[in-house]
Amino acid sequence: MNTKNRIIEHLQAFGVKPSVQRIAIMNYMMNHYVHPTVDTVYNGLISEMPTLSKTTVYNTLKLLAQHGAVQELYIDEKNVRFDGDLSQHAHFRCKKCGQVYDLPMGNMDIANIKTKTGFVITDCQLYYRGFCSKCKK
Amino acid sequence: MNTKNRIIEHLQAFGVKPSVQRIAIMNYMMNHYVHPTVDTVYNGLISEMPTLSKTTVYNTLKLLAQHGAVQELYIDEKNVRFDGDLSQHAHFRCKKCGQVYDLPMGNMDIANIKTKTGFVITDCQLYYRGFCSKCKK
DNA sequence: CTTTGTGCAAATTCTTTGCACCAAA
DNA sequence: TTTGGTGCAAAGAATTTGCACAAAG
Repeated sequence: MNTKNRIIEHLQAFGVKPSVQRIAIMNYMMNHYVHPTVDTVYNGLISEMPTLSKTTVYNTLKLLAQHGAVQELYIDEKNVRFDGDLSQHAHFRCKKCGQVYDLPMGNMDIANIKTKTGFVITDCQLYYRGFCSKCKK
Repeated sequence: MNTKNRIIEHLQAFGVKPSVQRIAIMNYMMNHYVHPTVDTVYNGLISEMPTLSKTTVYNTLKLLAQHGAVQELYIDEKNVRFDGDLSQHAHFRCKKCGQVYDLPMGNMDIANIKTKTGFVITDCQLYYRGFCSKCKK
């Protein structure tokens, strides 16, 4: 199966050893660019992998994030969300329905986003993460 | 006391009715631009207000955020942080020591931030929140 | 064999809720 | 006196941990 090998190569490119579960989860993430939570991934896979445990989903997504194979989003105060789309883009979360949309990261200002998407933006936060000068060593 | 009246006016400007606890918490937020968590605020005030409860700190910070008097930061997966600085700026969180720093929001690119601050940036996320076209009505 | 991954259940942590009491208009 | 705020204790929800078993090389 070609898909499987592609996923395995992808995992290895990020230094993650493949396993049945890791392949399934990575595959899910590459086919569901909808910023799923741990629960969503778990529920999406449980029917085809009835022995899968939520702990493994937690472990695996964290591992993938640590290796840069997926991105962790903290846009939502309740659940961490994960994004398999590694290209540079921004996120928009509707405060009513909770849906998270992708937006281009570029130089679009808020008025511009409003015009193009019809979204009303009430706040904007830009986060950088990494190592500060004391800790980077 | 002049400070107290200034805080009361500030709260009222955002449509928040003042109370002893709300004034103390808002005052704390205006004097601690260090992105405190609920616990930090609670611990910072408990000695001078021994009857304060953590529930009140939760309630009040959420209320202040809803009225725009403080900003909620989700930079950290563990705790919500709050920022009394309403000016437009970005945040940087060190993945090792956990400290959250302010950064100018402007057109500074990552190489530029590295040069000026000595920080190593491993990821960047831009979040917008508001109401999507379906929900805004 | 030996190492690493998985999965269950229990534990932990952050946050919210229900409800009685208190305070202010 | 009525409305809204506070605070305690309990509940709830997301995530982590400990540990035994399974899988893979």
